[in-house]
Formats: sequence, structure tokens, C-alpha cells
Amino acid sequence: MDADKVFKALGDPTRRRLLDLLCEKNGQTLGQLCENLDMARQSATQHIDLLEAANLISTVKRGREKLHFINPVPLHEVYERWVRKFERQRLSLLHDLKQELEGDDQ
Amino acid sequence: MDADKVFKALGDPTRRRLLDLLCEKNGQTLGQLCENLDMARQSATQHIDLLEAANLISTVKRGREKLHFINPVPLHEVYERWVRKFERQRLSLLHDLKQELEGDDQ
DNA sequence: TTGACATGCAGGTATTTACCTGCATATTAT
DNA sequence: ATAATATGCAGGTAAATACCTGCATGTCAA
Repeated sequence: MDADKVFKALGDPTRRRLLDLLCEKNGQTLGQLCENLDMARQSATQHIDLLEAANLISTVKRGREKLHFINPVPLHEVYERWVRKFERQRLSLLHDLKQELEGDDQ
Repeated sequence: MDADKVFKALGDPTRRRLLDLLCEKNGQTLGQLCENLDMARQSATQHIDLLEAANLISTVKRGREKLHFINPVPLHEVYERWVRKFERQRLSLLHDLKQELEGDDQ
């Protein structure tokens, strides 16, 4: 997983909207997705290219249409690498903070 | 949670490094963090400001020092909103794809 | 108090990003 | 074949981003 590409791809509301749209109905065409976006088709294509580069979606050509499918694997890897690791700290946060404030930084 | 701020904050290698550094040792000062960064202190401060705005870290002043603590809550919310939702699709992806390729789009 | 130290604040610049318009190509239907 | 449709490709611009330098402020220690 390329964490940089994945997080940058997720760091834009249009691209998150695209993922939500595909979550509602997988396999939509570019035209269908654009109907929900309020921007030029060409702009949407650029967003989709970034999602593809991050491997968050896959596309298939069918005739003159381009179908789009979600790939949830990178999101799972984000979870493994960036969520689980820091969740373990969750309970100890207040403890650490209190210690530091008390100057007890052994 | 402001998903935009959180994902944009995570979409930069320096800021992810800062989170990793704080995961190794919570409560570090700005100076300590900068020793591991290879950029001007002022640049690091700007990265930290974004992490704070995304609520991914909290800071406390102790004398002339500024201590930094990880806040894992937004990461957990990212998981709830952006990982679990799409994980459910995981098993059905190949199914959807096959159906579309066969033109069986009922 | 004075010097050293940790951090804050205010611009300045080069790159990246998110849009756009215009035109080209490829596929389908008449 | 021709027209309509779906998408691809090539720039162009304004805003955001990630750095930097220079200087100011606040804290500690001698």
C-alpha cells in the first residue's frame, strides 16, 4: 500500500463522495458518477485517476463505457497500519498527560 | 470529526512521521520532534498545527516547552466511517465485477 | 540582569492541486 | 455512412501547500 497516495486520495471531499456513490451502487459509469458531482466531467476524471492510482477503485471498459468498482483493500491496510497501532494508546493518553503535567517524566 | 482535516493531515509523510514519533514516545517537545525531521523548526510547527487542527494531537505548554500528545480518537472515527463501511463490500467485489463483465446488470 | 534556549509570528517562493475550456477519439444506433 | 454518445487528452489558471528566512517573545539559569 502507498499510504501517501491513499491518504491524499481520501483528502478531498469530491473523491470521498465518489467512494460513497460507488458504495451505494458499484460498477457505475463515468457519466453516472458525474451526474452527482456538479463539476465538469474532465475534472471528475482527474479525481478518479487519483483514486485509481491509490488502488481505491478499479475500472473496466465495456464498449464505450468505463465502469468503476470499489477496492476496499487499501482501506483495510490503512486500518491495520494507522488505526490499530494508535488505538492501543487510547486508554493510556490521559495517564501520559497527567504524568507530564505533574512533571513526572521519568 | 472533520474528515477533510483528518485525511489531509494524514496525507503528508512528515505528519505521519510525527505521529509515529509520538507513538514511540508520547509527550515530546517541539525540539525533540524536530531532531528527527530534517527540516526547519518553523516548517515542523506548521505540520504540527495541521495535526492539531485535525485533533490528531493535543499540546500542553510546560514553561518554555511545548509538549505533544497523540489523540487516537479521530483515527478511530475514520475507521468507523471509512473502513468498516467499505469492508462489507470486500467479499462481493469479485462478484460484482464478474456480473458486470458478463453484462448481467439486472 | 543577562545570556542561552524554546518557541511564536510574519512574510516570501516554488510546487502541487483542483478546477476549467477546447478538441480528439472511439463506440453505438439510425 | 452519419449522428449521437461516452470518454480521452492537452493545455491554462487560481488557490493551496510545503518549504524557507528573519525577527520577536517568553522562560530559565548563572
